[in-house]
Amino acid sequence: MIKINRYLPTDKIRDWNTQHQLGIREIKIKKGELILQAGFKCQHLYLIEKGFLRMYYHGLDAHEYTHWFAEEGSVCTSPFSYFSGEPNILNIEALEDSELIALTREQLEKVVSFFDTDTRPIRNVFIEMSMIMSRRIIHMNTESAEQQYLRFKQEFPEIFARAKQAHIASYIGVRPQSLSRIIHNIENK
Amino acid sequence: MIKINRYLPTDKIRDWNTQHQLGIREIKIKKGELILQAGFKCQHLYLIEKGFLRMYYHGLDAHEYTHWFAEEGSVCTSPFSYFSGEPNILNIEALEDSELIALTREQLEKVVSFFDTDTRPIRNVFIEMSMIMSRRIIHMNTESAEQQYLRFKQEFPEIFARAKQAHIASYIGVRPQSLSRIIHNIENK
DNA sequence: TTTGAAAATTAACCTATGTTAATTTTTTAC
DNA sequence: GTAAAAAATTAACATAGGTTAATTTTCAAA
Repeated sequence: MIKINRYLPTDKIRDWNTQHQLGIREIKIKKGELILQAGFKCQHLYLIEKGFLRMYYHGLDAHEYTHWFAEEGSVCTSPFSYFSGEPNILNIEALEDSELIALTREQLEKVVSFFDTDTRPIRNVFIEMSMIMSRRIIHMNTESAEQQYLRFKQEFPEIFARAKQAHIASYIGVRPQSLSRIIHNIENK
Repeated sequence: MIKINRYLPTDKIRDWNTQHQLGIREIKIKKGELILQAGFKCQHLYLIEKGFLRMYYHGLDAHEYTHWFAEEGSVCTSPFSYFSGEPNILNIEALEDSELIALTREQLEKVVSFFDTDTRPIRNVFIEMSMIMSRRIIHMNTESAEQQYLRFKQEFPEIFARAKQAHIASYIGVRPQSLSRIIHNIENK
């Protein structure tokens, strides 16, 4: 949900990688496969060329929570782990067959300094992340599950259409049954 | 709660500002005063030299929610507004008499390029913001109010000691009465 | 040191979401 | 096209936190 293709053009990265032998890998994964597992370090930041990913984790309550969705043109990583080197708590799963460019931190630095020496673009990615997350925290506190559901639908119509209802429920932070009831209530108003 | 003094040393900024006439302002505010009001653009990023600030907003439900606390050595701004130029929804209030260095975006750019040409440090600030917020979203979803309260106490003992209980409640996202009840329950276990 | 204001506590009742479990609908694989 | 698996729905009951309002405690100003 964080668009990055504005900042880092994947086609140029690919060309430039071939020319300079940087070892940046392109990855294809099948629907249902994990590219990151909780407990391991997150070594890559992924640029999504094609496909649809979901980041989720298991709460203390053992339930599954969707942290974020990421579609074409977005960036996807476990920010905490990728930048700190600590083991990560997120799982990243492909909801559809997907094609990704995987950047290690070193490669990211190179890409960044190659494409824009003053690193303004890459900084923008993090600014955007901060902004989006800041906003999400506000909504989580302020809004009922119903309001969050309706806003999600309006704000991310493509993801809404693409994702399973249970995944949207776990993004909002309620059980699938509850979201089902909420939708039922909305319809009978 | 986002430590920035590691990245931007305020004493050096002050010296350098005096020498080069950059017009970076130092601000003193009294307890209870606002340095940012909802509805206006957030023009500054504040480096807190001394004091204690609180960022809060009014939800759709008209209640007040604490978005963040910021103590000495931290950075404080309304990220969304500061970087996008959009009007801001946060209020920033001084919980104690405070001393701040106020940086406009231009000044921030200058400071950043002066102190570290490849802007790695300033990038770190946003990386850190993203990490912290990502983590907070996870906790908000996963944990009960009681668990959030206990973790807050453990994780931010100085802020816990310094902040009013009602403010902590509004950070966790519950009413003051509820937090009071929660604390009561913890004690009678 | 007193006194008024602010903050915290307590209690009774309400509501949204959780839990469990059974049922129906949709999707997937053969 | 059918069977099995996955997803969504529904319902009954449980519970955490919200609401309102009264009471007590703490704090700050005179």
